[in-house]
Formats: sequence, C-alpha cells, structure tokens
Amino acid sequence: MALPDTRTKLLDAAERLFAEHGYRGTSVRAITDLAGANLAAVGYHFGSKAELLAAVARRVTEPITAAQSAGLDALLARTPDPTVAELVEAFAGPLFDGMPAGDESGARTSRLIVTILSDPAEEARSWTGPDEDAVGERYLAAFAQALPGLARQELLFRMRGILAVAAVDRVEVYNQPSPARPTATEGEEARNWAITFLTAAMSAPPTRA
Amino acid sequence: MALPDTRTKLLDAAERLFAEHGYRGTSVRAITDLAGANLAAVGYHFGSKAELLAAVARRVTEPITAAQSAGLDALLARTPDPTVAELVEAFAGPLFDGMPAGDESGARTSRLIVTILSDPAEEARSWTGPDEDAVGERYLAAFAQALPGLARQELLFRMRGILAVAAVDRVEVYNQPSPARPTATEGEEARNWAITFLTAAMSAPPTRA
DNA sequence: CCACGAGTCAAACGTTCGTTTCAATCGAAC
DNA sequence: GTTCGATTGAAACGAACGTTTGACTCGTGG
Repeated sequence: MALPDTRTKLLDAAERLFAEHGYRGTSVRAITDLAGANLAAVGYHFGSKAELLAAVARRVTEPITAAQSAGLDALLARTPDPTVAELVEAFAGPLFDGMPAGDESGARTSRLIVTILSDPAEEARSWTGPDEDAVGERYLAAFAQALPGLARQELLFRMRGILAVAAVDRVEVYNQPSPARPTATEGEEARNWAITFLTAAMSAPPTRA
Repeated sequence: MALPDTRTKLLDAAERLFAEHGYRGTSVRAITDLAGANLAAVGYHFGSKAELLAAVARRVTEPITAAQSAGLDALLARTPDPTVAELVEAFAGPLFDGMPAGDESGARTSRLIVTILSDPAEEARSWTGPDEDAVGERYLAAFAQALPGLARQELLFRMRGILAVAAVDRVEVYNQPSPARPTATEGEEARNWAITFLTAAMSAPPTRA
C-alpha cells in the first residue's frame, strides 16, 4: 500500500477522469496514461472499461453508504424518535463529508456522483447496489415516522430532492476555474447551508391534494 | 411549417437523442437517421455537432426563460413585495410546465436540461446566455427582498437548489421503463410536491455562522 | 537451475466517429 | 429554356475508440 499497485493507480486515475469528463468522455488510453500504466492493464485487471466504472463507483459510494448507515445507528441508539433535522444531518452529511474542500478530491467525488447518477451511458445506469437500497429504506422508514401524515410517494420525492441538492450543487463549483474553487471554510459553509435548506424542505407539511 | 423542413427535423431528432443518450452518446448518424436526412445535413445546416447542440439548447431553454420572466413581471405588477411562495411558484413552475407528463416530450425536456447542465462534455458547458443570466439576476433581487437577512452567497446556493431539484428529479423517472412513467396527474402531483418542498426550503431562516 | 504464473509491454485489430468532398437535384428567376 | 443558388446525395477521409493478441519480464517455488 505504500507503493500503490497498478490496479489502485487505475482506480485513482479513472475516478478522477470519469469525474471530470464523464464516462464516455474518458478514454481508456487517458486513464492508463494518467496512471502510468499500459493500455492493456484495464482489460487485464477489470475486464473492460464498463467494469472499471463499476469498480470506481463501488469504491466511492461504499464509505458514504457506510457513514449514512452508522449515522442512523448512532441516532437510533440515542433516541427512538429522531427529529427531521437529525435525520437530514445523518443522511445528507456524509454526502458532503466525502469532500474535504480545498482538496480537489472533494469536488471530484461529488462530481463523480452526479456524473454517474445522470450519465446517459447505459453502463452507468443502475449503479446502486443492495447496500444503498437498504440504507435508503431504513431512512425512508425513519423519515416516515418523523413526518406522520406524509404520503410515501411524496416522501420518496423529497428524499430524491436531498440527493439532487447534495449532488448537483457542486457541479458548477467544479466547473469553475481553479482560483474560484471553494476554500475549506467555504466547503463547510456549503454543507451547513445544505443542511438548513434541506431540513426546512423535509419539514414542510404535506402537499394538499 | 406544415411540412417541417430538414433543419427543424434535425433539431427535433437531436433534442430527443441528446436527452436520451447525452451529447457524447449520440452520433450524428443517429440524428440524421431519425430525422430522415442525409448525414451531411448537420454540417450544412449547423456547421458541426457542437453547434447543433447549442441550437437545441437555445430552443429548449428560451420558452422556459421567457415564462419565468413573464411570471415575475405579472407578480410585480400585482404587488411590490411578492412572498417567497409566489416567487418559487413563478421561478420553479416553468421548469415543470415544459413537461406535459404522459406525453414523452415532458420527460425529454427535463432530461435534456439535466443532461446539458451536467454533461461533462466541454461543448455542453456554459450554455446559459445573457437571457438566462438576466432572469436569474432579477429573481435573485426579488428573493433577496423577500428574505432579508439572508447572505447573497447563501441565497445563490438556495437558487441552485431549486434548479437541482427541478432538473434531477425527473432523471430517474425518465430512466424507468415505459409502464412506470408518470401519468398526467402524477406529473401535476410532482410539480406540487416540488413547490411545497422548495418553498419551505427557500423560506428557511439564514444559517447561523 | 529451471519452470511457472502473474503482470506488463508494444502492436495491431476492427469499428465507429465527426467532418469533408463533390456531384446530383430541384425550384425559381430571367 | 437556361442559369443559378440552395439543398441533398453517396462516398470517402483521417482520427480515435475499446479490445485483443502474443511475446517478454521477473519474482517465486520446486
């Protein structure tokens, strides 16, 4: 691990390039060049470009999903009835925490999320695994308990809204030229703004039919 | 206009295919095939694939921007101090109205918006023109008046949140297989949910520093 | 000392891409 | 009836793509 092996270097390079230029906009040659590896290394270690994307997506989303799950565990251990604000913090927080702003890796991570989430390439679709689904279901139940009277469909809509804000927000930030990038404190600020924004949104009374 | 000319047929085909498969995932050949035109027609009428995308983006965003602008005009004509709810309705409403759900064109439009908004292709960047910027500035001022005490930066963050929810929401809907697509009443429902969600979010008190 | 398997390498494969070329076509103006 | 500009047609261009191949390197176990 001191010296990253070729497989890890490929994952790093692919993560960065997929985040910057999308799946289709990134060539295998660009990945292997950045990784300092041979062109055939992708085929050897991952089988194909699409499987490399899947591996990258797994590596990026796993810690976020784990943090969301652990956050809900900690919350429920403290109280059986978490507030909406607490749930939003636990659910949306990790979506921003993967991003130590100031470091490029943060914006890269979020950029990758939205890229994968919205990439029209067939290979990028249905990237969520059973883990993501399970965590989503748990939060869905917790939010339903904290928001009685809200129809399941509308609740689903609102949880998608959380993902939308968390993911898309950083796109334009990332696209800005380097000097305009957010500093570390600005990144923290954005996180707090998002929590405020989303807590209020989630707490809204049900829409009258 | 009864018989659409080649140029219009190319715009229609490109809009649909860009929305479904993204800029890079759509070949010029696929566009001309769907339009029933010759391969060289894109080069002749638009110069290049990138300029065709710009023309499509312009055609899609223009009516939305116009509706947002007219909505703000109507609002300000009625009262000098619109509420946050009224502003959200006027700003976010047109983002959903371009989408007569049940018809495919709606989902296509929103899909195209998020595709263009988040497409990592350089050609798809900086697609906003002076019109979009001007409307955004006017709403920014109106929201600032309705939300005194909110820092400009946080207000900008929240307005990006509106775009995020309006655009991303429909991505997963569109990706679902046909039978699961929303019906017309479901589309109306989503619009109302979004207004509720976003009005509450925009009305949140400023984040404490 | 040798044999073996994992990993790397340069090279080439066939395909698809955006664009360009130039001849053919067509309707309207003269 | 002919000329002319606008448009369309078939074909080809070079470049870039993902993938595959087969030889080579090298540390390790027999």
